[in-house]
Amino acid sequence: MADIYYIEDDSHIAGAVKEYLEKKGFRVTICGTLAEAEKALSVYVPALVLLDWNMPDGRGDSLCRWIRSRWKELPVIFLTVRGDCGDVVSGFQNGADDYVVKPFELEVLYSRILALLRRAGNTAEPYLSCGGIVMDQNRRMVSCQGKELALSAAEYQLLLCLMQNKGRTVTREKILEQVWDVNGNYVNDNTLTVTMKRLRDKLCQPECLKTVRSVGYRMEDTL
Amino acid sequence: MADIYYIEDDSHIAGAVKEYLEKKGFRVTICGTLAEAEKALSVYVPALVLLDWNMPDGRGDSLCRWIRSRWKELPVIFLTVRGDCGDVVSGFQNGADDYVVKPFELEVLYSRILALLRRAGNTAEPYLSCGGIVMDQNRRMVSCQGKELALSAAEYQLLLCLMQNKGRTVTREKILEQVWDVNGNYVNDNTLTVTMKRLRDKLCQPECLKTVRSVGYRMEDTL
DNA sequence: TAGTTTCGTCATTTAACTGTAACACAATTC
DNA sequence: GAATTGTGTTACAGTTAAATGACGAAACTA
Repeated sequence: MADIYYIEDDSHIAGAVKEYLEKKGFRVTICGTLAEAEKALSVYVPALVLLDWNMPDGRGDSLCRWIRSRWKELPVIFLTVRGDCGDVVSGFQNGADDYVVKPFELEVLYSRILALLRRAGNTAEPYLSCGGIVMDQNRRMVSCQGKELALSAAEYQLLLCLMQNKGRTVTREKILEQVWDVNGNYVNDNTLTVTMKRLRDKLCQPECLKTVRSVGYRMEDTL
Repeated sequence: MADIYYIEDDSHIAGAVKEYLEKKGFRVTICGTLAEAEKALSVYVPALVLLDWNMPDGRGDSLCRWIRSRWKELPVIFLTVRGDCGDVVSGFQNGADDYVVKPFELEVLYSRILALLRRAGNTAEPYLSCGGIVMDQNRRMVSCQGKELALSAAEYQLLLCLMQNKGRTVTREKILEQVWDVNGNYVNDNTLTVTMKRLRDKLCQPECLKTVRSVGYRMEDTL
């Protein structure tokens, strides 16, 4: 589970990106200013830094240099607006490892992050975990206490949905929407109940899948 | 397993080339600027250098001269844009060993690299392995538990695709794309299934080719 | 050219998944 | 405590996906 610092002043973008990356299994901390980022870095060094080049309190290159002077290997990806070639040059000159042009596809950003982490020897492929249950979305593999589970498509999707909302209760409606209602075709409400039962049967720790009566289900970290 | 430094400012191209070469079994380090390359070379000398002629902080010939003055034998391939005959002349004058014209076919680049490494006495034969199965991409040979296998073209490509993604599930779509859809001509989806069966029949360890129903296939290292 | 191999497709079989209904059980309400 | 509501459980049947077997066209070999 890799930590990422995301230095970005636009809280709308920041929120969306954070949510996406967290669903992929990263822990994301947002810093709204360069100063804030510097302070955060002084407290804890993440596995990777996402750095918006245009910040209210200055340009990203200064922070990037600052980072590079302290941590030789810490991967830095900077975000710049399309067309600013100067930024790109300056970014690399100041020690950045890669860049992504705004507006970017989240998938693109994700693959860059993966590539950099891999290069940094950070074999930490992001994964979702809860108790002894680990989901690796890249390999599409789920293991429980080290033992691999063979989940069907529906079961996998259901578990994914719950793990992405670990600790929060997810409405039956929401689940049906995310797991089944992709194309607008509704299914019997009981289908969810049954799939849940099947998932619980395969899981060696069914306790962490709590039922919240008349609302939905919740996945719990603690046992 | 040979190391390559790839000096390139366009991170899009760089990323693609890096990925390709890594799949071929090389370790690739990207340098975004000449200065960065010089610094990297001071720290560690790779088996080969790929040098883009047009860099943001200068032209490649200076770096090439610098390399040549220090390492007589280190192979350098430079990349230039089509039509720049002056580059080619200058490249060789400054000590480069070979050149490739952009945009280049990755296969072409790969064969140049192999040729140069061979000449340099660097018997770098990249191969992929998984369990008892070994693929030698240069000889286009596959062996299973020491016994050589006679795979057809399609079977070879399929196995290659899966071994390159060892441990992770590869979508049927992805496989079709990589193995068949190279020129945009689609084939029956069942073709993959059949080729898979033929491959499994030839392989003495078909267990390591797992089916992930409704997703694709996965090659597993462990048996 | 005849024989062989490869390859894509079709038809069929096999296996797995999925949705539904019926019933059992637990929690909540009155 | 009976009625009501929501969830758990089980069995079954329809559906879908993959495995298999067979065939003919195309490519290759001798």
